[in-house]
Amino acid sequence: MSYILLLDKINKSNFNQGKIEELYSILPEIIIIKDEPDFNPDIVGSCDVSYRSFAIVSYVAWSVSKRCVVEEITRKKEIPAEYIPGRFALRELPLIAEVLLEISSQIDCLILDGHGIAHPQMSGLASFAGVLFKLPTIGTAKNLLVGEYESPVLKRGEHSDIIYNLEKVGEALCTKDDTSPIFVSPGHLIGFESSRRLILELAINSKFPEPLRLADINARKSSL
DNA sequence: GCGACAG
DNA sequence: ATCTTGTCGC
Ligand SMILES: [Mg+2]
Repeated sequence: MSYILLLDKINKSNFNQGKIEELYSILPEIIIIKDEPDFNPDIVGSCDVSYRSFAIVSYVAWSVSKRCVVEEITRKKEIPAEYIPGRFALRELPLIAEVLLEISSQIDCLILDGHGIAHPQMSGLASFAGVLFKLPTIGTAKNLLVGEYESPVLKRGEHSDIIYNLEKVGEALCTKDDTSPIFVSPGHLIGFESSRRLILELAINSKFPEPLRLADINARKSSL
């Protein structure tokens, strides 16, 4: 229903490797790192992929108000491209797009495994997804691609800025006591504050946001 | 040219 | 990401 926009955008963009490559250059001008007027997400979706000789993509939708999974699907796909640091969207975005086209429930915010604007050209996977799908997106990564940070105190809720070219591009966020921080960077249509708050709130059974943790588990077990 | 390098 | 056993800790 609400994915007519998604379908439309993908068709207009003639979604393919070439178009993604084109978008890498103009994405910085399109990205909006600011909350939408009444940003208060309930359905938070997340996607993750397990790679073998093929790819297993899993999508999990989590309801913040109900505190439970409201939808989840897993699909086997062909791997679109090899992994190249800084060009992750070429590999994972096509897979995510295909799976999102199949879901029926709404998505108020999408959390992805990778960076948002904490990228050389502010074009991390999450930023790419946000622009293409016209959705608020947050990038959550285990490691840094670019930038520097001072480790925050290892206490849930503590955080420090990730600085790249003298600019703040994200935060190292401790989501669990005595556990190494995860890197959070807004992708599109959301700010640093809301990104941090949502990720922290969703870090329930691990240091990672619940829907992403579950998508990772689903994808991995289905790839065996 | 060397080293760094999301997943 | 994946290849892989044990080990430390809650
Ligand atoms: Mg992943």
